[in-house]
Amino acid sequence: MSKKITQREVAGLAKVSTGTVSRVINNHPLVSKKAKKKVLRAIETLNYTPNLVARSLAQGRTQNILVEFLDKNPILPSTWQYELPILQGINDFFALHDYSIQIGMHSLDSSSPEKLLKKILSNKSVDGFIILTSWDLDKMFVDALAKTNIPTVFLGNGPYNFEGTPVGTTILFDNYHIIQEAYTLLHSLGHRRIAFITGSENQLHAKLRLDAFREAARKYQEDLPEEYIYYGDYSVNSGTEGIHAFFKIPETPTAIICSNDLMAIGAMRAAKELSLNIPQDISIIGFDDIEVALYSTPPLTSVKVPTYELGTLGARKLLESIHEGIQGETHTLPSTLIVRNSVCRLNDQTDS
Amino acid sequence: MSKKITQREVAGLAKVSTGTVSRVINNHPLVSKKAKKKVLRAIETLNYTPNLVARSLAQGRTQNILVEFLDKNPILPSTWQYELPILQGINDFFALHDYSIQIGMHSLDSSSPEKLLKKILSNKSVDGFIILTSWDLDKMFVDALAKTNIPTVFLGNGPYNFEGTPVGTTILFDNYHIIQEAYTLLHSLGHRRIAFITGSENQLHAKLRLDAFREAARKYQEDLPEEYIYYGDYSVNSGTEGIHAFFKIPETPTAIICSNDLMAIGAMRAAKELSLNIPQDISIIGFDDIEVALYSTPPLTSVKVPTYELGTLGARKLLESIHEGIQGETHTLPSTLIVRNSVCRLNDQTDS
DNA sequence: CTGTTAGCGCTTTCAA
DNA sequence: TTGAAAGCGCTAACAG
Repeated sequence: MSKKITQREVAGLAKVSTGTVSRVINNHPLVSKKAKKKVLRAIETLNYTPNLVARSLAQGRTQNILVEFLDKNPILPSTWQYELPILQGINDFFALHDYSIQIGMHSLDSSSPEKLLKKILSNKSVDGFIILTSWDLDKMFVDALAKTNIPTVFLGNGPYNFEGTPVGTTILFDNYHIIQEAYTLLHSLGHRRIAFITGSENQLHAKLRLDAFREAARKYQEDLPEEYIYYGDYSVNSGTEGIHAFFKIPETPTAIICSNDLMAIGAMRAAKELSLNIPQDISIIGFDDIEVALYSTPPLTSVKVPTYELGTLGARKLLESIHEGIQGETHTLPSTLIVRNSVCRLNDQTDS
Repeated sequence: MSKKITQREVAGLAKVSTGTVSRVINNHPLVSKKAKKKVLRAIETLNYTPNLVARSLAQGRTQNILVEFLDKNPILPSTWQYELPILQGINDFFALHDYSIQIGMHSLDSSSPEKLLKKILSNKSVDGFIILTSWDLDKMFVDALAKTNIPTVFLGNGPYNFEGTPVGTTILFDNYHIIQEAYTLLHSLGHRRIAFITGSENQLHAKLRLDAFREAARKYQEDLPEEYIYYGDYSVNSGTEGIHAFFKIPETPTAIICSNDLMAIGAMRAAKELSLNIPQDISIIGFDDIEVALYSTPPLTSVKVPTYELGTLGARKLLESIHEGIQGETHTLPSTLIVRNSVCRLNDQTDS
């Protein structure tokens, strides 16, 4: 840091004790106006700034929180687009509350759960912990984490399907209702043959989206042939393959919901290869609303995830957890369907 | 933190002094094997982890570095795509060197330079400082920063156009030669009417790219009418406007280099509106190689910036600066031209 | 090689 | 309302 000036020197100049200086700095009520003024002037002239490390040691807390990104290798650009706004939300909230944020990034692929936690916490002392992941977390990892007693917030995916005492607070975003909303939109536009390209099944939201799709089909009492579900892996390629699979079926679908935008991009590619017009011949909906969605031709209808709000809410809940010990809650933020030109009404065609 | 176990208790169990425990932890050479073993066993059974805050206070250093994102509001998704890989590079490097990284994000719009620096450094004590920005920094800001004496690395844009003693270390990526390479490519494909859409002039790299373009034209002794340079602002729209402007000129260009990918996307849009085929009627090159570039139709030829390497090199240089006081260097990493289907040879057309 | 001890700079009782 | 002093947990200089 920039200074060697300590409270002692301030106290010397202001002709008070270090205790008084400390009180002034911390806005303690029991200081005379006179003393306060003297101290503040001394601080000003010496250009004093408190040593935060010493303060942390004395107080037993660091005012630091750790934001940990837990991903698989390699991290895709679309993941980055999801994560940085969250980080911004966290940052903006904590900036208002005198907390600093540390970050860590680790791969879930490499080491054993306990080792991973050790690595994450090595060389760090923090008052709270935000875990950002869209992958299911290992039970061992969560248990080990619980033992540390550090207040924790999970963003995007949590440990909430584990039995036993709840660990931390979990903030999710809606995957379920919004897929039903997408289905309903297509249905209201006359579509009766709606297919789905699902993503990697070890990601919680992939399961949720698929379940929601199935449930929506059931709700409208529509026939859902198993061929109308293609098991992709969130990559562009698997979207392409999905379309090719669907168009080998006699009863080809008229609309397709993709579990993420990358697969939707792949689907649009494949549709063009098959000389299908979007949306006249086939309506397509994605999920994530990544930048690509906005700039594709036609612009892709997609689900926007409230990333920034996920960050701010997570930060707020962590603070509550640190101060009031609240934990075990799960919150789900609503997502938004952004309708663009990749969907349209089904015309001149016999339904179902 | 999770523990109240201190060195003293470890010392008690191992029947040695706290000094010895400290030595073991810090791998001090002067400890007997026997003592070391005892201490390690005690640490193990008590599950002791050192209090890093106390260590920092005793040692006078924090093993923390601050990564500060300095942007304008609002931050665009394409900026995020550029920044997170850098952060990853920084993270990966420091993970190997027992440093933790804190992050901060502030807008350059809001406050005065000195206030901004205060805000950035408030509630933080760090051994080093990485500033990530693609905007020109205010001289007052840089001066104030220099006064703090914190070792600093600038990534992406630095204070190196200021006179006086150098501040910190600057890591840049090549903007100049790679634009010339792009020009050369187009030239070698037969293009003789090459236009340029430039970006916001208060960003250093925009200036560099424009200068490089001009210089390349000069090198090939080609006529460069001023109408062949359109002054955009890095937005998609300005790319669109650029094309429309170019196609009002009698001698329409056959190839266009855009100072970033978003404008290239806009340019592609506009070209399609004008019923121009890409690349047969018009070749287009962008800059940044954002995800959109890869998934556009046709895939966009673009310049890839070595973001991850920018992060690791910056981190390495900061460490050197902290340990050996080295500073004032400027490094420039090479960029790469990624050729995709948005450019082709100019056919059946009279040149110049 | 190891124990003792004096801080690091700040907060926070406890008395006054 | 204030000063004195005892730590917070660790490191490092010093003596042995």
